[in-house]
Amino acid sequence: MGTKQQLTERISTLLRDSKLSITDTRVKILELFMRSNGALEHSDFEKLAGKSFDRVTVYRTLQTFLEKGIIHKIPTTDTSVRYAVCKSECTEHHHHDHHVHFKCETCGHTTCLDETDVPNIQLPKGYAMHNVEVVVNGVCKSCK
Amino acid sequence: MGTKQQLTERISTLLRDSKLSITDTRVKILELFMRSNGALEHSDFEKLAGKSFDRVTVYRTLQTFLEKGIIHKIPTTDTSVRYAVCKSECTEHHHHDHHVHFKCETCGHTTCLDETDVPNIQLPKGYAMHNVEVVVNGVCKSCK
DNA sequence: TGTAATTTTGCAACAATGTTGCAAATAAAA
DNA sequence: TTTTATTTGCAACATTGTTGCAAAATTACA
Repeated sequence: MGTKQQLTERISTLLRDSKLSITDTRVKILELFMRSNGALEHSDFEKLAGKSFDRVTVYRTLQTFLEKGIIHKIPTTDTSVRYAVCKSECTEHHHHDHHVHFKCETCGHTTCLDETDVPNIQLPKGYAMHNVEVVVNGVCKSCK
Repeated sequence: MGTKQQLTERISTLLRDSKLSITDTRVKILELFMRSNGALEHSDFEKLAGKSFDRVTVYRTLQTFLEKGIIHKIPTTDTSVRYAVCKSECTEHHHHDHHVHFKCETCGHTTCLDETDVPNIQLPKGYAMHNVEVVVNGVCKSCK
């Protein structure tokens, strides 16, 4: 998985490529994303990581990452908003978010199933499709 | 579509079948659902319907309807929570929510595509599937 | 490397949304 | 009609998200 230094380097490159300043907050939030291998919600950032972040900064950082195509949102049925890092195909103005999200009902964790394709859906006449979001609820590997 | 009286009768039956008292608030909220033919969110109930409902009552009413299987939630990528009436296959402890939801990016309206089946999804080994939620974003018939 | 221009951060204050306890009002049961 | 059980509305509070602005950090440039 690489050393801590390699991770930091990878993050710096990502920020530079997105034309964003490299700041402590951005680096630490991206570290959390890269390490978690799943979806994070807002409250996770205030708890985790020893240092506690200012709420406003977290909101603005996530907003910025969204706009730059670094992260994407995952649909939920409650008021929480979940985010996960995008794969390489995502760019500033186009999210290629064609994978399936899995939410475990036992541990509550949401993961991106990158290998699982979103199947084709036949819409009724007159509807134009831009984007499909799929969330599967169930029990994950670790919880069985 | 039936008269107003027929609608009221249908609603009363639904409430009685769910073992719920028939109250003004519940009847009026169900009327809104039946008439809207789409998803409603919390703020819709305070605006609509001439009479304005108490916020707390709306929250509790929606919660009750959810528990009785009268309505279901629709996943969103923001903090709003959207609800729609269930079809007949839904019961108190089992939601047969196997249809596709369509969200129009132009008018913002969310509809249930009852005729559009959720396709089968092949999960990686070790994952157990309970329920699949699909939201298609695009442009609806009326907005084209 | 040091300085100026730009961007980001954190605080304060506010707005919106969701929750809880309890007494009054309403609906159902007897 | 009266009693019992449920539901409602208010008040107070908790949580979550937003905006303006000055201080701090980062970047650009000499």
